[in-house]
Amino acid sequence: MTKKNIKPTEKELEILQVLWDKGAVSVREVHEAMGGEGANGYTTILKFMQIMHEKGLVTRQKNGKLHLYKAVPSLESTQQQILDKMINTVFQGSAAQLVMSALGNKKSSKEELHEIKKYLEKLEGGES
Amino acid sequence: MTKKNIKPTEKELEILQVLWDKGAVSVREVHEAMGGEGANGYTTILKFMQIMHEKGLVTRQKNGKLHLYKAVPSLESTQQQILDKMINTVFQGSAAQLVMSALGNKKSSKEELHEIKKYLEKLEGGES
DNA sequence: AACCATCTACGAAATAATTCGTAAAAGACT
DNA sequence: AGTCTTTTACGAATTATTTCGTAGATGGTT
Repeated sequence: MTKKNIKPTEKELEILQVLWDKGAVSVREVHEAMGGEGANGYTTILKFMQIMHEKGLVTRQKNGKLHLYKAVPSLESTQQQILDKMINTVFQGSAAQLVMSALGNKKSSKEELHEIKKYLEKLEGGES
Repeated sequence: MTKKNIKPTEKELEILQVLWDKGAVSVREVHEAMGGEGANGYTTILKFMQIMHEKGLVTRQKNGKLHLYKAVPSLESTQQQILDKMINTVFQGSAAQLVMSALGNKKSSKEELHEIKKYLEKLEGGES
């Protein structure tokens, strides 16, 4: 129970996105990456990152006058967490249901489909 | 653009769940289905359903003294909507990525995996 | 018709999430 | 040291979401 499953809010997820993508970055970089002043005020992003720091969603380290932030939860674990919740709340607990909906809708490329098929075979394999 | 993409909140989704499952139901039925008074006050659910009615998320019809509510958006369209958003915000726009994560994590049954594979083949089919 | 149980309407409080202004601190640069 | 620019800290307003109390309406029962 030591591990809290802190659920990032919508906006926090956007920020985590940038951190996962870029690694250790300053508030300014995140701000820019999210569309600059047109999209969000600089201090808005700053504030979020401070809150996320309090929540333990990011760590930070001083570098000269600024802070460099890093995401704490991994992209994978977060994907998993959100997926699980989604499967339970909108797909009646069936991952297969979700998978087929995802495939049906988005026209994935030939390559992607093939890749998925191979992946499936790998999953099935092991016993036949 | 005539179609507003009204995004249900967390709680609204819970309620929609019940409506999708049961069809046309009273506030009381929804309330019970969601765990009765222990989970939410009756008027809380009532209020939500009134709000959802204003938002156009549900329709309702008088039946004696009470109202029977029905979901407006379909389960499928809502799944799709949430899925799309998720793919874009946490899976870098790759449905394939999401699919594989979903499969990897949840141990789906042999049958499910097979069903998915068949589905994939159907998608690929048409040309080979 | 008076009573009772239930349902709806309404308003508003409580909580959570988002946004940003203002001011102080930190270096960089004369 | 004094000025400039950039960064941080803080507080607070705004907006969205969730919660529920109270009052009045509705229909069934005696």
